[in-house]
Amino acid sequence: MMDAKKESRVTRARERARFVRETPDVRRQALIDATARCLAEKGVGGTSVRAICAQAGVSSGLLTHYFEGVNALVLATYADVGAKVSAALDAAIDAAGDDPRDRLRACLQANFMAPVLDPDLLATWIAFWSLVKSDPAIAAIHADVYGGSRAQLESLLRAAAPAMTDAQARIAAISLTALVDGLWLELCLDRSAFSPDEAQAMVEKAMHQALDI
Amino acid sequence: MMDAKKESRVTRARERARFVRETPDVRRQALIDATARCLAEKGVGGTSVRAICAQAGVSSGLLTHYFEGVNALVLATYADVGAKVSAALDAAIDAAGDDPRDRLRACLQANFMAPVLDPDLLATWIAFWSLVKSDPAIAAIHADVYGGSRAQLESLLRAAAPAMTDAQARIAAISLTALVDGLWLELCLDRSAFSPDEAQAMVEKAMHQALDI
DNA sequence: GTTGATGAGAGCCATGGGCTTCCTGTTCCT
DNA sequence: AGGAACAGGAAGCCCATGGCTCTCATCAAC
Repeated sequence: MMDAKKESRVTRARERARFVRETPDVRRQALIDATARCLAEKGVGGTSVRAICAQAGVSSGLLTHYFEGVNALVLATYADVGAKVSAALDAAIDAAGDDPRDRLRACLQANFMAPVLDPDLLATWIAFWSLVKSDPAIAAIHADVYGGSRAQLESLLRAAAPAMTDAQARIAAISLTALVDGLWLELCLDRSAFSPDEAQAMVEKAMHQALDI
Repeated sequence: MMDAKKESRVTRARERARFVRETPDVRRQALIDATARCLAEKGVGGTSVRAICAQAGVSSGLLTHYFEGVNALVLATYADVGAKVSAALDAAIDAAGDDPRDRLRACLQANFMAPVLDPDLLATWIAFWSLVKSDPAIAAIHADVYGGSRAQLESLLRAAAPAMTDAQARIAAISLTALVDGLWLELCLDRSAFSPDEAQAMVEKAMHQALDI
């Protein structure tokens, strides 16, 4: 910084930083990851265009280049994080073998293990929830995601308890989802009230009660 | 407004708006109410000093005069809204009579009736949650409020099921709280997935299962 | 080599929060 | 009762930060 500016070019010569040209997918993913990190570290209020771009190591003009704006980026981040959670649950289900009860249990319990039980994820969720009220497009996506995960839970329940009616499976899925969400939320906010193991035990018990109609 | 400006005073005469001097309590409450309305209408991002003060009908300097800053005001708003919810639950318990089961049921069901089941309340909660990560004082208050409501639920459970051990009451209270919170959250975000009546039915069933150890 | 897309970086305008200045009710003292 | 001192309140200023745009360098592909 001392006298390096002497190296200026002919015309008017501001030194332009070198850069590498990445594919759009890589850039978008980098911005999404940076957004998730920003939300986790600095909260919703501290997540600005400049903060995100600094975190991603790119200049602040790039965000607008790849996304409509900050809200669109938060939306993309939510979709990305949601997909990762969904993938983690699917992996847990697959690893559980063939017994329908084991699969259902695995799906529920995975919510209280890494990488799903992560306070940093809550920051992304909170940022997203805060947009639901004001943006109908966001609300639609939320309804879609919620409906999808509930449908998955319903099918696991039907497999584990074939005697269950559609209506019963729907109510049981809603109820189990709410229990899991409530426990997950509180655990992310404050680990001192109860432990992930206790949460798993509660969900396990609720699962049994739901299956033994 | 047409020519009223002619009424200017002698010195340099900028028309200064008249004002009424309110007691500190009234002012603080007005600012708190304005904050809750701002959060509900415009979300966390749209809740600024100017927006709050405009909503309260006071000039923007007053916020700093009565609170340390916006965060402190959000905190006060959370405390205020929390107190209102708590009062509503207490009122429901009192109105339920003497039977311990009725009192427990009333406490749980009141979460899905006005004024507790109000999407506008969620905005305040979300704003508060978004501060928990970054501010230890906020986190402490959250832990306190959560602990208090759980303790109340525990005592209602103990009254309704004297055979229950301390450990069982604790787990049951955590579990019921999580179920209620999860259902309440989803209902506030999107009323289309299920109805408040269904939520009440789910909680009622969970209550019976918790009591019949 | 030429060209067009990609990216850096500065700048624009609006808004944010905090603070100062000055004014106006109110209170309390003589 | 009269008025001076004080506390409450309005306006508006200051600077930082916000999102977004514009210009132009740089790189990759033809």
